[in-house]
Amino acid sequence: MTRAVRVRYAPSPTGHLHIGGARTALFNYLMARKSGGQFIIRFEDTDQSRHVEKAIDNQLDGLKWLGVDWDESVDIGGPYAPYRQMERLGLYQPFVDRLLADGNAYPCYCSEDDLEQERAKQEAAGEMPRYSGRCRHLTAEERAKFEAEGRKPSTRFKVPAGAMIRFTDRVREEVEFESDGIGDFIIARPDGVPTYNFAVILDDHLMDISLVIRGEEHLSNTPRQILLYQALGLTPPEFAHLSIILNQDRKKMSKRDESIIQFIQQYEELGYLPEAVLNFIALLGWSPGGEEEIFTKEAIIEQFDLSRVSKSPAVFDTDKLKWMNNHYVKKADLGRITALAVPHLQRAGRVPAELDAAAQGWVTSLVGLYQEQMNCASEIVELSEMFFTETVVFDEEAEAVLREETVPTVLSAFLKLVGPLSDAELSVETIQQSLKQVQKDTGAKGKALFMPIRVALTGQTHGRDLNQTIHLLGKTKIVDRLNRLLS
RNA sequence: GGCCCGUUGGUCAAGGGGUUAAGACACCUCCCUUUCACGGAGGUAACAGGGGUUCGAAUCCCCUACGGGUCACCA
Repeated sequence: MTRAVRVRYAPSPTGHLHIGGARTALFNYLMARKSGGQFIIRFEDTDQSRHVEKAIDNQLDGLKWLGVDWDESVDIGGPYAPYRQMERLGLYQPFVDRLLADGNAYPCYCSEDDLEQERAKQEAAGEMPRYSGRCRHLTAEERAKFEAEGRKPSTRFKVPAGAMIRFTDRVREEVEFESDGIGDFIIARPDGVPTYNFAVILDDHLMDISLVIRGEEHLSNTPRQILLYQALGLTPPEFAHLSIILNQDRKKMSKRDESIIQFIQQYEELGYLPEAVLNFIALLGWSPGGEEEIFTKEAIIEQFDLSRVSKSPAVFDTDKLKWMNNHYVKKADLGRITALAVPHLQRAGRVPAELDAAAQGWVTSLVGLYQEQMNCASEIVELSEMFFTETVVFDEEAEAVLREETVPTVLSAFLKLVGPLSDAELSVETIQQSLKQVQKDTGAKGKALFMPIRVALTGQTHGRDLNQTIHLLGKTKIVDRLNRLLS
């Protein structure tokens, strides 16, 4: 058993729960549950311009749906509350003052425009964009002058020169950065609101976080944060940086990338099963030792280990997710899948908004018919389309089947048998017997028997169990489709 | 551009000095099935390239190429 960790997921509330965020949250959760520690969700909302109020609920709801729960956060509180940075502002100022007093930080009077111009100039000259440090050595008079002009300074951290920052990342192992590659960075805005790099380390320290698991994009922020911990005389937590998630073209997923469904909520809407999505996300960058890859949440918690998290990027394989969800759908209770599928059928206008017992029974059978073929519940609409169309559409393969010369004989023999029966009499068993009878009457068997009937009734050469399909189609459609072809 | 990270079949992904280089998805073949699926059994197929180190390199080192991250008063 690994020692108990306090870990956190700290998203900025700017939108829905993204696959990447979900994975970060999940890995943190897994470490907490595995070690018997705590999982905290904190919101980093210091950028008020990008703040979306509903985003907090979206994030929490998405995790809840996945089956990830937490020990402390904005909704349930906790011993280290509050859990959103804008409510913690008062906590940060003493640390800013301390850095200022110790000479580890200084006021910077540069305006955003100044900095923008400076960056543009550096880039044009082919240099790396970095703060020049021009406010670092301001004299007292110069400062007084800016103050007199009414300029409100931001606070910049003084990055020590010539230092080497080393740390052991739980995923990447030994990592080192030179401090000379880092320019003095802002830790507090003119209004006193801390920036990310400063707020995180304070919150992580104040909340007693022992391990930080986050995305690779934070790897190069880590030396800045370590410098800050050092300047404040604090011990940094351990770090683990997860590689990014790529799309199938091995490109970073961008928000506009349509090749991948990127938000957890969309999977919920499409009728994916949370346990399948959780299983799949767990495998994004992590792999257990064995050959198994279908796991319950409990099994994942049991086996999860940061040392088995890959340094190379994880590629989001949509086909594999579909396969995995299908795997879970096949095993799931039919009632559950039906409940997920019905709203999609209703939205498509295939079944009424209110289902009576008969309709409910029929829909359940319909879903049952396609259960093992559905990648997700919403696919029922497309899969079962031919049950609802007025006329049957034949593709090339189907046309070829219908051209066989024995087809009219088989079809009329079948029509003669089922024509006189009532809808109620058209049970699966009766249909099966009728087909046997057709075989006797016409001599057609196997493919020669079933294909013409399948194609005539469904338009397709592939499909589900034929007896059940015919039964669910109902007498009117059967007779109609048969007649249409025979005339 | 500087710094940092990565590169194993068509795809995902194990293995981290000696292996017949796992497994999964997809594909193909066969079995089961009077159709269609499901299921089962097989099969094709990989260490980015070049140099080293070593008796021996997918594994360690260097270079190149490619991909990515970051250099914000965003997180």
